[in-house]
Amino acid sequence: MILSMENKKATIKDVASHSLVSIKTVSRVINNEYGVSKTTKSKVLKSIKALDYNPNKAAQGLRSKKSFLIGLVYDNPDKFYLSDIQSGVLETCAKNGFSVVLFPCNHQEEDLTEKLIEFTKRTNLDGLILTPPISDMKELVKNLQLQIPLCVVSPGLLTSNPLCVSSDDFKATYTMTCHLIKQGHKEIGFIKGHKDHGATQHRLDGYLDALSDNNIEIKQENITEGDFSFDSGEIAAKQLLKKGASKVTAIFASNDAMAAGVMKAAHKAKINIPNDISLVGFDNSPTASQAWPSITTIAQPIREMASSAAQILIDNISNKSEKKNVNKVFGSELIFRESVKKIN
Amino acid sequence: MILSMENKKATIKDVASHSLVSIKTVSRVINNEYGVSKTTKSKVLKSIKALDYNPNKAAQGLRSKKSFLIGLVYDNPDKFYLSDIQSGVLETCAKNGFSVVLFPCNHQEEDLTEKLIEFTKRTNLDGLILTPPISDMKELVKNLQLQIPLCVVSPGLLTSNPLCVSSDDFKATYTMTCHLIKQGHKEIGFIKGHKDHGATQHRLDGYLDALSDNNIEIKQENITEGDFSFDSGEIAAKQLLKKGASKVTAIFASNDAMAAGVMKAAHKAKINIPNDISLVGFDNSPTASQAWPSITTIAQPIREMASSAAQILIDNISNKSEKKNVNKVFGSELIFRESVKKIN
DNA sequence: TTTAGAATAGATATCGTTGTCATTGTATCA
DNA sequence: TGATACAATGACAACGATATCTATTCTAAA
Repeated sequence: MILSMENKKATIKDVASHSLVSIKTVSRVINNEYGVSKTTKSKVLKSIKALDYNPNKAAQGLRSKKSFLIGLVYDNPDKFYLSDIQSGVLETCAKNGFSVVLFPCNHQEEDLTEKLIEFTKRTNLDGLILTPPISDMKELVKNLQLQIPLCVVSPGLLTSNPLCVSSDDFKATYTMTCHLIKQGHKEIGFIKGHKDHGATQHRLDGYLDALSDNNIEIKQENITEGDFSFDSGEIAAKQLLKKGASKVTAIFASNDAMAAGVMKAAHKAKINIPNDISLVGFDNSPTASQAWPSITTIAQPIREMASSAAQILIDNISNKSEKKNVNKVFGSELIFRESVKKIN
Repeated sequence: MILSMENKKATIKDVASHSLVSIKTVSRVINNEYGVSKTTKSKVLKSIKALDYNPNKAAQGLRSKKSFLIGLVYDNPDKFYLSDIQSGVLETCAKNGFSVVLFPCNHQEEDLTEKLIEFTKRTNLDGLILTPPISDMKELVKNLQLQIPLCVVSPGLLTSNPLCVSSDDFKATYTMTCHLIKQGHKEIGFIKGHKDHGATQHRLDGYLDALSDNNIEIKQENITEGDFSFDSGEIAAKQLLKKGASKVTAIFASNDAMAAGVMKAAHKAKINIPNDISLVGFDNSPTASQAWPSITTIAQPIREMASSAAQILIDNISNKSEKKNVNKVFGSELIFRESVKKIN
C-alpha cells in the first residue's frame, strides 16, 4: 500500500517490507549489531532514509529496559559554571543518543537522598551525574543505593565513588599562591568558599601549603569566611581591608564572584586594584574578564569535565568499558590579567 | 509469591493482583480516569505505595503515543536569562509529569528548521518551546510544520503563533525613557541590542516614542549599535562618550550586560556614574545589582513567563483547554538604583 | 418486581521494538 | 564427500502500559 503513507510515521515494519528483509535484520542495522552483510546493511539504510524512519524510543526503551535518559543533579548558584556543565553533558549525550533530564535541587534539604532515589525511579534513568556541592556530600553519595551507575564531578582527588571526574583545585590554588609570593606578596588575605563545597577545603589547603612551603607565617586573621557569592566577597573584603591598608597586600578570593565583590568593596573604600592591593579569583568566569581591572584567575575545563563525565557514564551503561573504576583528572590553567602587581 | 519481590520493579500487574482488581482498574486510578469507586481507588493507591510502584514511562508512551517530553529551544548568551527560563519550564513540567529535553542551537545556522524538525521527530517530543531569538524568527516559526503544539516566548505582542507568552518590552522602555526625561535628561544615548532579537526593535521603539511624545529631537548620533554583549556595550559607550562629555547626559543600554560594559568604559575614561552620566540597563540581572554603582534597570518575570509557557503547552497537549489561541502578556517593573541622577 | 441506564470492573488486543532461538546458506576441514 | 563451523537471516514471544469492547453490579424509576 503506497496510499497515505506520508501521514503516519514509519515503523521498523515498514522499513523491513520496503527493503525486503525481516524486522530483526533492520533492528540489527539500527543497533550496529554483528551479523549483517554489507549489501543488506546498505539496502536497509537506504530504506531508512527513503521512509524517513526514526526508531521509537519508547518501544526501544520498553523492550531493552533502557530509557536513554541521564539525570544531571545540581545546586550551584554560579550560572556560568552550570551553563558549562550543562552544555558539556548535553553534547556528549546527544552524540550517543541519550537525553538529559535536569534535576535542580537544594543540597541542604533533609530528604535529598530519598528525593534522588524517587526521581531516579520515576524517570527511569539509565545513569546519574552528580555535581558540586551534591557530589561533595560523602554520606549522601555513599547512601545512594541506586541500581544504575553514578558519576560524580569533584573538585578533589579523593572520592569513594567508582566513577569520577575531578579537577585539582589544591594544586591550582597552591601554584597561584606561589605566584603571588613570587610577586613579592607576603601578607595574602584569603576568602573561603561555602562550607558545604569540597572545593572550599581544597583551595584553602592549597593556599596554606604554599605559605608554609615558602616559610610565610599563616595568620588566622588573614583568612575570612565567604560562601562563593558576590555579597559574601564584599563583606569579607571589608573585614580584610578595615585592618588598615598597610596590612594585606593581596587578596585571594576562592572564586571570581567573590573577587568581584572584593572589587566593589575596594571601589567604595577608594582602594585601587592593583596599585594598593592585588587580587586573584578562581573559575575564569566572564565576571573576571569583564571587571575593571580584569581579574587574574584560574581556568578549569568545566565543559570538558562534564562531557567526560557523561561519556564515562554512557560507556559504563553500555558496558563498552570493562573498567569498574574510572577517575579522570583534569588540570587547571592560571590566567594572568591586570589585578596583580609586583611589589618589593 | 512474596519471595524476592524486592529485587524487581513492580509492574501494573503486581499492583492489580496485590489489590485484587484488574490491571485496567489500576490504570484508571493512575490516570485519574472516571469510573472507579472511592473504596477501590484507595485500595489501589495503598497497593501502589506498598509495592513502591512507578508506572513505566516507556510503556505508557508506547501505548498512548505520548513521550511526556517537551523540547526547550534556545540560543541566548545570557546565562542568567537562560537559567530563569530553564527553571520556570522545569518546575511546571515536573509538576505535570513531563520531562524537559534541552536543545541549544545557533540561530544563524542555515538548516535550523530541518534540524528542529529532525530533533522533534527523533526525540518524539509532545511539545516544543521556542525562546528568543529563535522565537523572533518569523519565517522559521511559520515554516516549522510540526505535528505537535508549539509555544513561543516573545518580547513583543505581535506573533502569528497560536500559543504565545510575551512581555511588553516596548512599554517598559517607553516608561523608563520617560523617567529619564523627568529627571531632566534630554540628550539620551541609546545602545541597541542584537539585530536578530525582536526585543531590539521593541526596545528601540519605546525609546524613540518616549522622545517624540516629550518633544525631544531624535538624533541618530545618539543611537549606537550593540549586540547584547558586554564587549559591545563597552565599544558603543566609547563611541557615545568620545563626542565630549558635554553631549550625552544619560545612556540607555538595551540590556544589563551592555550597561556593565558602559560602566567599564566610563571607569577607564574617568567618567563618573551617575555624576557625569546616568545609566540604565534592562533585565535586572545580577550584573546590574552587583555593579558599583548599582544600575537602574527593568525587571521582567522571566521565570514566570517560562513557567506559563510550559503550562499552556501542557494544557494544549492534554486538551484540558479547548482554547486554540493563547497569548499571555506579562508586565515589567522598573528597578530604581544608584546609576541615575537628576539634573537640571 | 422489572428494567433502563449508569457505574464499575475485567479480558484481550495492541503499541514498536529487541531477545531468544531456529533456520538457511556457504566455506572449510578431515 | 560428509561433517562441521560460522555468518547471515528470520519467526515469534515479550517488554508494561493503555484502548476497546464486553460483562457485571448497582441504583432509581416504572
